[in-house]
Amino acid sequence: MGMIVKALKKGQTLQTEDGREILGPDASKGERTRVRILDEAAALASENGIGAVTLGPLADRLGMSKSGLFAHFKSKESLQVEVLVRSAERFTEVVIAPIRAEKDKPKRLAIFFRNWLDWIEHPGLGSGKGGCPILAAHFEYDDVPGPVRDQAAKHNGEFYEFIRRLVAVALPQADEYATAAAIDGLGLSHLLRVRLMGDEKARLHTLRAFEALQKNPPLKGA
Amino acid sequence: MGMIVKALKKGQTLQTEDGREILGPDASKGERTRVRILDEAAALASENGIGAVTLGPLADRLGMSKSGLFAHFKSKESLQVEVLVRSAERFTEVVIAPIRAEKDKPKRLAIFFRNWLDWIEHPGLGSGKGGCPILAAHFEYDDVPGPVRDQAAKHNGEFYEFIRRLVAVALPQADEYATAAAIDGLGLSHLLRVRLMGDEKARLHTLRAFEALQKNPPLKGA
DNA sequence: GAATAAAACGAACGGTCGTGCTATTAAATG
DNA sequence: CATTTAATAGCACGACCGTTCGTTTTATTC
Repeated sequence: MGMIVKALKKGQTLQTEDGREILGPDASKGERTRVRILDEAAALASENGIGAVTLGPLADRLGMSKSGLFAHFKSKESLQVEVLVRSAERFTEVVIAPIRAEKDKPKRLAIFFRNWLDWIEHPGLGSGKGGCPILAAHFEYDDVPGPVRDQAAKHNGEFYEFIRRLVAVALPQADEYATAAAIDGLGLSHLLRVRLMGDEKARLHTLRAFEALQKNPPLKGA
Repeated sequence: MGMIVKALKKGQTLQTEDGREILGPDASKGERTRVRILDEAAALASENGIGAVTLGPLADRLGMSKSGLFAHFKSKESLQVEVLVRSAERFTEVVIAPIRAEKDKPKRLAIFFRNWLDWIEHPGLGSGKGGCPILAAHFEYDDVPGPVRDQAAKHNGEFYEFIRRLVAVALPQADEYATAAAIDGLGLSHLLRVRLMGDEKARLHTLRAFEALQKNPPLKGA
């Protein structure tokens, strides 16, 4: 999920390499505004989808002019891409980073999964009051070629890889690919049950399925 | 392009690929056109999402005027809702109906799952060359209130129910809710792996996870 | 085939979209 | 402070959006 944000003129410092966003009080006003825009755009995207991140309404929410906002990005498309990047940073911070505290590998997997369910369920944990912008983008742009799709695909690939490695060390006997797919799927399905259907028992069922998966994962060389 | 049904003259019938849905020779021209619009709109939706079903381009594809097209629906929103309804019909025809031929319940579940994966993988099995419009709508509209969301939620609810019942008779010892969620998730995850990441081994991994799930599902009263 | 109803069209509307420009204001620098 | 540079605003553009309306073409009915 680490991605270097370029596109600055002189030797500026807005960087996001090690998950640590360096944006001190010494940052220029432009850089601060830029992040403010990105966060608000992520909130908007979370409610209505990346495709609905349009300049006018976004500028209104920020209390600034459309053109003043636009001057920060070379196109709307690049704004959308950067929203995804920023959302991924948030995701890493909230869901992934905290699990490092747990040293026991199987427990670490379980903690990750619960964190992820929290992220999915809880509006505002990430950004807006809607769902995860990146997940929405995955399905919104899965067949629409372009930079947004590419960025979404990149994140999805990295996320899947992340789960796979977690599984590999937590459940050594398991087919890590199949198991990762199953875990990924549980999250996706959970999102629909919670956000689309408002199923109160969603978490109960999802966790049951997860526990069964932990106990009896697809095995290697089956 | 190849999917576009040419203009029909009086007395011709309009039917889907396997000749199930018959719009008889006595159907008025308006009704026939209406279906033609819906099918083309579904194709468009499958490529770019329901939100991208706009009147101008849709009219172009159909070789008719925007206003002539619009006259068939009271609003764009209602057009979108009807696209979902029609797509659901297609889904039932292609994925669900054929499984009734298999009487053995566990086998029936397996056949359904494979049919579903086919539907997810295969562009054009349903409508356009993109992915399933309904699934896309689920994530596109999960936080956008309105008729489109309501329709999508309805379909998702029915689909989940369908899987649950299938599980209940195929795997009586299983927690049908948790198992249904897991199966649903496998399909969703599969879609991303295939359509977004182009993972060649996606089907292999998904099927492995499914078989493990069949063998060791989450159990009742766990 | 004439009469009537249905369907499709063309043009136009008010709106919003993304994106250039130029001017103005605020910040950074010496 | 004065000067330079970055940030924002204002305005206008062309394109496209959904929608309406009056007209014309095509189906259907007598």
